[in-house]
Amino acid sequence: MGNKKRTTIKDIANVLNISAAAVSKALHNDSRISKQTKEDVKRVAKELNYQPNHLASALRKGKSNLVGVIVPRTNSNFFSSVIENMEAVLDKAGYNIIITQSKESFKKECKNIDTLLYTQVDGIIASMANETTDLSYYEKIKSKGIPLILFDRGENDLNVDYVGINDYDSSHMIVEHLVEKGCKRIAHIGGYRRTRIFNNRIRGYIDALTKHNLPLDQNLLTESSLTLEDGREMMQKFLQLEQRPDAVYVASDYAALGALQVLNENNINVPEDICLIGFGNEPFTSFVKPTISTVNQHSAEIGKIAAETFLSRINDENWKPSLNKNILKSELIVRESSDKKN
Amino acid sequence: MGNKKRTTIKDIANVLNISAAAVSKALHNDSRISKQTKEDVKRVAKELNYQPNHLASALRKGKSNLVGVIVPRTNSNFFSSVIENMEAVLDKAGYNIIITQSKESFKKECKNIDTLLYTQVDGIIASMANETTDLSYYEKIKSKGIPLILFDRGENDLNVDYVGINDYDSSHMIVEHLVEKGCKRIAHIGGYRRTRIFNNRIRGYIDALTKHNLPLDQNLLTESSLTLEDGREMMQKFLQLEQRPDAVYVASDYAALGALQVLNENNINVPEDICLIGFGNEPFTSFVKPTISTVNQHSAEIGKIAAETFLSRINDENWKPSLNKNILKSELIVRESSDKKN
DNA sequence: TAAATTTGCTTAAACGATTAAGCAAATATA
DNA sequence: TATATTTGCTTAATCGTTTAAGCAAATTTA
Repeated sequence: MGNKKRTTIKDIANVLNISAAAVSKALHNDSRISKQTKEDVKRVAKELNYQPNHLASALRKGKSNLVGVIVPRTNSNFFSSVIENMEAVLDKAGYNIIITQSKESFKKECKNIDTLLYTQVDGIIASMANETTDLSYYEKIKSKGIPLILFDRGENDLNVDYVGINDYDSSHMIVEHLVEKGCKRIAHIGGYRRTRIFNNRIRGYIDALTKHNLPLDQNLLTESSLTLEDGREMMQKFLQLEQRPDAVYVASDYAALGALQVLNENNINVPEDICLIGFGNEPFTSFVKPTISTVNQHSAEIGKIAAETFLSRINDENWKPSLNKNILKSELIVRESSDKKN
Repeated sequence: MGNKKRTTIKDIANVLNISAAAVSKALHNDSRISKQTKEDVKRVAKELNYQPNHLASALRKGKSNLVGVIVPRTNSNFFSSVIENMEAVLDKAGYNIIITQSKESFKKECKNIDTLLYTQVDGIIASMANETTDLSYYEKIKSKGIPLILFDRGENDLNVDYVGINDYDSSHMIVEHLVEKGCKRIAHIGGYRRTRIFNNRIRGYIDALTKHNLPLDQNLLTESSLTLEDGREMMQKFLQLEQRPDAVYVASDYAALGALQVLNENNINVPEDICLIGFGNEPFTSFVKPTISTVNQHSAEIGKIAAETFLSRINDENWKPSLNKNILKSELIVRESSDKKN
């Protein structure tokens, strides 16, 4: 069809013998443009199949209406659900999102930040990679003056908005539940302490043991990346101990699944011999045999709140970044893997 | 502090008392700029923390170096793996990607296409939503003159590049395997025929039955969205039949998982009583009990090839869209759910 | 030594939209 | 009727970068 050149407001202006400025205003329903002209412009725009050039308007307005999102990975139900709900809120406000994955790599995360800033996003909503301890790249975002909202994997030291659940309390809730079920040797397959949420879960675990007069056995507390493989490995270690645990609290559903596989392979009855609790409420926790008790992290709510926080920041003229934590109450979902009859 | 204004090439030019054009050329290592000036420019650029404005260069060059990606969802291992590998290839060529999800909704897919075109992406790589039958929005992409590459869920009628596996042959492979295992009543939980890949799987299933002299029983052939719930429902129907199947081939791992749950709940031995085969090689197929036989769709390869196809199109001056199918050979992964000893 | 080429820059015009400023005609107000 | 206001546009600058065209000085070639 020879669609070589795309239609611009100038083309519309030429057809109607008016200025490009008038066309622009007509398309934005400026009150100083007559009803007649608006109709004409819109009709011709449709006829010529006019599509506004986002780059031009973004350049001129200094605003791209794009929000960058950084997550460790998208193929986890938690992150994908957060994104889905973020998207719904932002869409209504006229924003589109660019999703990037760090794959838990610090290097990739830095690259993603550069890409997003380069693309002139109006703000960034992120959950940090496991590896990340150097915050200089995140400081770069702050120094641009655009809103930075962290969720799940956050960091107090950045002094920005944060949305997440109360990890410390979640550990208490889990330990309490296990104690009620009569467990006395509760192990914890935790994440790395350098990541705040995992550190908080570990602190909660330790404090809860103390609260319930249970001794802390260092053999029953491990740190790892919490992959399925890590879960397998850690559980194998526990099984080799002279004094096996009677409950294992795993800080991620993926690692919990690995742990469960090992338990099944060794014909250990769950929950009768060992209780198991995961974290995150990934769908597969209710598919497997036995179903895994876990913690609901309110992914939908987190996505919604993160997006709303971004919007309120971008719309506030005098906004200055500051630490502002929005902590949701997590929820223990008791399933077969910890529902021991005592 | 006071990062109110961002550094532009003009600022660098002012510091060095040269023109902005010279700065731009120096930053791009133009051969007509002296070594000395290049060094100066790069030094000052670093000192002033210069970040190029993508919008401006994209506007001027008519090229955004952005590739749009549309997938039904990101929280499936297949799509997330495709994306990851696409990203790796495109990154090396200086392209960044914008991921969008259709959530299997036609309406959302249209919105995504609009968003991507509006953002001036240089091309779109997509896998169509289940719902999509109206191709006009995809025609819109074509009419823009930018490359459109489809993968997995494609459509011949669009006459564009396509990357996927041979679904028809995959069905043959599966039926053959089940026949070898001694199965005589093979059911198929299929997707909707309006989606080409699912239609091909159904055709392959039917033709393979004929080839092996097995009668086609319409009670054993169903169409659905292939969610986990659909899998449960269809399997329940099969179990109510007077003549139950002795094997079920499911066109998606998610639905296969649902089917397996129902089989387990009804204490039916898999594979002894009923063999089960899924499709897609999602990780959970090797977690569950019994592990599910499935088909490897070569997600990594598909992502790589889709990206390379895009690059070759964008770099070919005289490229015109045409139907060009890149079909990979799928691979049957035999696990416990179909490994019957006969 | 004169002419041709190369080097190293500058000038100015784009890319497509937005918007401040301005101006004439139409309408309202006194 | 004279003045003020509103309406409906136009003009021109701008966002930050790229690039075609051009020009003087330096260097090479004949």
